Amino acid sequence: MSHLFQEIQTTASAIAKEVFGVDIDPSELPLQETRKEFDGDFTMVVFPLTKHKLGSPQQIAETLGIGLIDRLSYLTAFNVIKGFLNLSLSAEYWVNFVADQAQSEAFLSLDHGQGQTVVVEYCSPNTNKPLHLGHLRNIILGYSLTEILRASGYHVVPTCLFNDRGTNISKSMVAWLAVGKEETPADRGVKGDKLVGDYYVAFNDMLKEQAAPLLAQGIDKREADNQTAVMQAVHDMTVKWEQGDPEVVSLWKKMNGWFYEAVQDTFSRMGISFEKFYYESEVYLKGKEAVAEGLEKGVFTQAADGSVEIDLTEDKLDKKTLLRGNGTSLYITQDLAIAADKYAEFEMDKSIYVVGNEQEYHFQVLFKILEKLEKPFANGLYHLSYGMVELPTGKMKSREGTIVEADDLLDEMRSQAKEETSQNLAKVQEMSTEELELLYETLGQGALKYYLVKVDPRKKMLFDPKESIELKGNTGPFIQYSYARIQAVKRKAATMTIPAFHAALALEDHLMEEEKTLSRLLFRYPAVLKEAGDSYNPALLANYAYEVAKEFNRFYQQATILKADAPNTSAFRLMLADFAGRIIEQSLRLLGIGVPSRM
RNA sequence: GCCCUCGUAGUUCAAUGGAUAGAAUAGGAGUUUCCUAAACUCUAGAUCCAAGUUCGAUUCUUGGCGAGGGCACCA
Repeated sequence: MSHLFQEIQTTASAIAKEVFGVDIDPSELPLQETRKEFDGDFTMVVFPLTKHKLGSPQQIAETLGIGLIDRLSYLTAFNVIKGFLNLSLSAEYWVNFVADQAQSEAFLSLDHGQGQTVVVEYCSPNTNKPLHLGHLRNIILGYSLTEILRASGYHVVPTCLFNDRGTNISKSMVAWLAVGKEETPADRGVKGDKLVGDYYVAFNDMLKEQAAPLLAQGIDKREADNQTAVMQAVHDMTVKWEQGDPEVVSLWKKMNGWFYEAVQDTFSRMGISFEKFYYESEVYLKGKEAVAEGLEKGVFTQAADGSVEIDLTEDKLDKKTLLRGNGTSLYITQDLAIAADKYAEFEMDKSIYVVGNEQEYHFQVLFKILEKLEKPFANGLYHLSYGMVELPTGKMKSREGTIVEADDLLDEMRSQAKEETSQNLAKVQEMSTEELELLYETLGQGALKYYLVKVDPRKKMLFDPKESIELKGNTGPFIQYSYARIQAVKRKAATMTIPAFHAALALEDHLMEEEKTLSRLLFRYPAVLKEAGDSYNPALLANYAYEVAKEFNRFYQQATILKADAPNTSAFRLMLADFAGRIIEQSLRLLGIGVPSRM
């Protein structure tokens, strides 16, 4: 909590001690921003003190109010409504706050991470098909969490796991061999991930066709699929890959190579990068050490057929197999191995997995096992579980062609931004073609990223294409627009002679309501940043950025910045606007959203 | 069957146990000689139901009802 809040709370606590003779912990006196229908800046809620039998809430509040005004010079007035003690800060306090912090770099970040290391794993695609809408939500959350934690003073290591082997990629490989005719991405002029994904779809068509007669005989779906020639080919392919068959491995490298090149493009376009990649193909045989360790510690048990499992029924979870009878690893065994690898390399204090909520159970089991193995990093594990992205038509299903691909969406958002901008050409006519292209991309991504990050991660969300391309209202471009407006004012101001702000010169006696509200909002920034990091919730920062933009526009509408009555007032307002711009820029930057200087 | 999420204006989202539940959008009415109208102002509209805890419950507890996800020697 801020220094200011601490001071008010400890002072109130001291007053309670002197007047009532009771020890009150400052945290028993919560402070919040005063609701706008009442007078004041901050409100102390004194109801919690009623349990000490000191009198009515009203009386307690009066007593504290009188004492606080007396001792803290920046408090100018108070009023009491029921148990709410509303405190008003002097105009000087706010003016000084703005003057002190408007240019401060330190104000933009925190140090409470104390250099602790946090590993964040996110995105984690399969290499057999392009990134889709669900990945986008994942990426935005993972990226912004990384940046928020960095700004909070942590050393963050972003990592990404590629699920690059097994049945899925084998399906694409089988289809490509069957009908691909040696086609490369360049041949068709599409990105590599798209090409690989198309063969994955082609495979499913083949499978469906071959399974149809079997299904007609009344054979169970899973069984029918397994009996098809194409599915047999997939199993053979996977086995050959595991045996290191040169031809299969070479094909696998080729197709995965196409994927990696393409997905790297998408990463670059979105401005994300990772410090470390993990590949399932490199770890899928690992985990044996973890299994051996567990057996040794008596945490796991081995059955007669050689399979290994752990019984977690006492922890309200089920039994879980960790090693097959044939000695091969499972998904969870790999995760045990990767967790150990991460610690070996980074010695992280915290390890965060950004993965959809359908894997919640998996992570409960994983974390419980690591805890039972008494891993040093076991209590720093966190699954940032986010809800599914749904379309108005329902869930995305690749088989039904309702997948929204990331690249397509990025393109669509950009052209929407372009269309919208061209209606306002007057504003941007002096921009070059390159600058305009960059602007469209910035706005398109701003719209998309903000749309995905503004919702509380753990809730499922609806992606309405119509609404997502909207650029008005509670949207990324609205916030970007507010920033651009501020930059325009600054450009204009540079051509005028506005003196530097002088704290010693009196403004008017009071600040305008809009000036004070905006200042108070900017004051909240460090608390929001901290909360967003502590609760792993970037949405808090997104909603905050929107609030700042909204409040700035209100201020902008109401107050004349450049032609105020007094030059010093202009100077103050300019400084305040610039401060708001810096906070908007920083907030959006932490969310992976860029800001245009004009739009 | 068991476990986990979530139910807030027509719709999409907010609200550390605090005051008269905020925004956006869709609807209605306005604002441009003035720093960017992608803006601003006004208007109408909501806590799934029932008990309980509390000075105070959208928030916590229990029970309903409704939606989604999960409980593989799959990933």
